[in-house]
Amino acid sequence: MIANVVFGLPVDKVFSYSVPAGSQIKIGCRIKAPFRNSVRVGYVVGFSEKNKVDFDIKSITEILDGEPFLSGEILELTRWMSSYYYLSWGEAIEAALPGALRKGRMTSNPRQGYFFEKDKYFVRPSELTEHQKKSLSQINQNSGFNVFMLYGVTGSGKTEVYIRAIERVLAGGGSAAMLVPEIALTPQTVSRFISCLGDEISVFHSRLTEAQRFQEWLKLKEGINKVCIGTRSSIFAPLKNLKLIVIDEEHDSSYKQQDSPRYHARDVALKRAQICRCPVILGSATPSLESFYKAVSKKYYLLELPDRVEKKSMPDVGVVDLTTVKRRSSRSMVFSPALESELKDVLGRHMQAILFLNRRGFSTFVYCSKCGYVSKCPGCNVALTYHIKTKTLLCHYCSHKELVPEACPNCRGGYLNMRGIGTQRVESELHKIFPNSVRTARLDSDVLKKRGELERIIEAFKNKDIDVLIGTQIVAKGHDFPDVELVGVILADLSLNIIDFRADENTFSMLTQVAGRSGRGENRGKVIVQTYNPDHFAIQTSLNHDYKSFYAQEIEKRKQLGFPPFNDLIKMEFRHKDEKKVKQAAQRVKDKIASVSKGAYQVLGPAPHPVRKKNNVYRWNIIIKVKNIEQASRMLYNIIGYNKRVDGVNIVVDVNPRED
DNA sequence: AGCACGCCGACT
DNA sequence: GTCGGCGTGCTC
Repeated sequence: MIANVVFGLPVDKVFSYSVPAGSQIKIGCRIKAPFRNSVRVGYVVGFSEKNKVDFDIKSITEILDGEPFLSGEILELTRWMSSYYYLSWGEAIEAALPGALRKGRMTSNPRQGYFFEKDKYFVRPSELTEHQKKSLSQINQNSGFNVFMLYGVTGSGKTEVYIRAIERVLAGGGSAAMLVPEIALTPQTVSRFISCLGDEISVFHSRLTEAQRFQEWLKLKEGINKVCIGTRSSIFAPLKNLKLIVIDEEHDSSYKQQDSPRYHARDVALKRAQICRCPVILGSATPSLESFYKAVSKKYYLLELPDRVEKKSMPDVGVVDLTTVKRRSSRSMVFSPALESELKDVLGRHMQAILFLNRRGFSTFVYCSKCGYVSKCPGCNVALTYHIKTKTLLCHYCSHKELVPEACPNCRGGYLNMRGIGTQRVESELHKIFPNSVRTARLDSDVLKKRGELERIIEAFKNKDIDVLIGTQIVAKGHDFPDVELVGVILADLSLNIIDFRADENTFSMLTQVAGRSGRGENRGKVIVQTYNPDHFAIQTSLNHDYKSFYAQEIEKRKQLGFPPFNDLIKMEFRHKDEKKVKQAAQRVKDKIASVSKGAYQVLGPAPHPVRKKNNVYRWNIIIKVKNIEQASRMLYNIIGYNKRVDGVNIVVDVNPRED
C-alpha cells in the first residue's frame, strides 16, 4: 500500500511513501515521513496500489492521527485553493488547519477564560418588516448551492435575517457558519447571537489562545456545536452537515489575507458552499462591485432591505466644500465653521459625536490647496504619486509618468504636498473649541494594539463617559451607539486619492458605513462630510444614500478600464536588494508571459511598489489582467514554477490583491 | 522551505 | 593552488 502525501512547502508535487505493514491510515491524516534529510510532517491525500516512480520509495515513519482531521470536503477545498491562489496543496492545507495541528503539533486541552454572557438588554423584534420577510422566504425556498446578495441599508435589520436563516438550518439538523470582519467581532455582537441561538456557538476571535481555539474547533468537528462565528480563517471550521454560510459585510477588505496564503475568505466560502451544496448569504449596505455585478447579472439572487427598521430615517448628510472655506487658523484646517457649529449643537444637547479621519493614503500624492485637484493616471484612473527626486508624477500601476504642472491645471493655483492630519491633531483642535468641557477618546490602530482597549473605549462611549469618539476605519464599522447624532468626516479626499483602482468604491463604502453610525436612536442623525471634491460622484451618491447610482457609474468605469469584475488581477511583486535586477526580472517575466501566451494577457508595469524600498529590499510589481485565474496560474507555473524566483529575484504572487 | 551541489573571487 | 560566496535545483 502506498500513501500519497503533500507537504506544507512551496513544492507542487504529491509524494509516495509506503505504509508500514499492519498499520491503518486514512485519507486526511497527518503523518511523519523522511523528506530529503529530515523527517517532516505531511498530509495523506490519497492511496495507490503500486509504486509509480522508478526508484525505491521510503516508508512513513509515524502516523500522527488515528482519525483524520481533514475531511474530504476540506481536501477538495484546499485542492481548489492551490490552483486558484498559486499555492501548493500542502500550503493550502496548512492554512485550513488550526495552529494547534499545524506542523504536527498537538496540544492537550487546558481551557475556558473568555465567556460571553447572554445580553439581557437585547430585545428581539417580534415582527419582521415586509422586506425582511420576503428576503427570508427567498432564502428558505432555495436550498442547495445558491448565492443571495442581501443588500440592505445600514440599520435595515440584516442581522435578524441571518439569525432567522440560521435558526431554520439548526431546526433541520444542519450547521451554519457566519463570517464577520475583523473588528466587528465585539462581545456585543456575539452576545446577540448567543441570546438568540443558544450557547452552542463556537466563536473564533483574536483573544483566544491556541488551545482554546482548538477546543472550539473540536466541538464543531464532533458536532457538539453547530454554529461558528468568526473572522476570515473560520471559513475552514470543521462544521458537520454545513447548510448555510453567511458573510456579513461581504465587501470588507479584512476577508483578504495580506500574507501568504493570500486567500479571500468570501471566495473560499463560495467554493466551499459549492462543494457541500449549501446556500451563501452575502450581506452588505455597500456591496463590492464584484458581488453586485453577479447579482445584477442574475448569477446571485438579489434581496433588498431598502428601509431602516422601525421607520427610522436615514441620516441627513451635508457636504462642506473645503475649496470655499478660508483656512487661516490651525483650527480651521480641521474644522469648518459648519462642522464646528454642528458639534456645539450636539454636545450642547448632551448627545454624542463621532469624528472620522481616514488614515490610509498618507502617501505622497499631491493636491492643490486651493481646489483640491489631484492628477490621475489617464490609463488607470488612480492618483499619481509624487516623486520628489525627479519632480515627476508616477502611476504605480502602469508606470505612466508626467511632470508636475507649474500651476494647478484646474484652478491655476499652486501645488502643495499633502499635509498630514492625524487623529491626535483632531483631538487637540477639538479641545481648543471646547476647553475643559469635552470628553474625548481616540480609536485607531495604535489603540488597538493594547489588549482590551477597544472593548474599554466602546463600552465607555456606550455609557456616555465619552462625548466625542475620534477614529479611523474602526469607528465606521457596525457599532450601535443610539446617542450618536453627528458624524463628521474630517477629510473625505484622503480615501479618494489612494493609489488603488478601488479608491472610489472604498470612499463610497467608507462614507456610507460611517454615516450609518449616526441617528440610530430617537432623533434623526446628521453627517457632515468635508471635502475638496464635493461634486465627486462617490461623495454625491453617498450623500443621497444612493448605492445603485454609484454602482452604475463605477461599473461603467471598470468596464472601460478592464478592472474587476470584468477581469481578475494577478499581481506579481518582485523583490531584491539590487533594484536593477528587480526591474529586469519583472520585465523578463512580462516578456515571457507575452511570448508564451502570444499576447493574450494584458500586463501592466513593471511599476514600483507604493513603498518602493523596505528593509533595504526594492519592490516592483507587474499586474496581469486575466479572464480565468486557474488557467493563468498554470501559465505562470510554466514560466516561474513554484519556486517563485527568477534570476535570483523573489516573486510574491497575489491573486486579486487589495491594498490596505 | 531548507539543504546540497556547483562554479567564480581573495586568501594562507 | 583552496575556502567560501550564493545562484540553482531537488526533495518520494
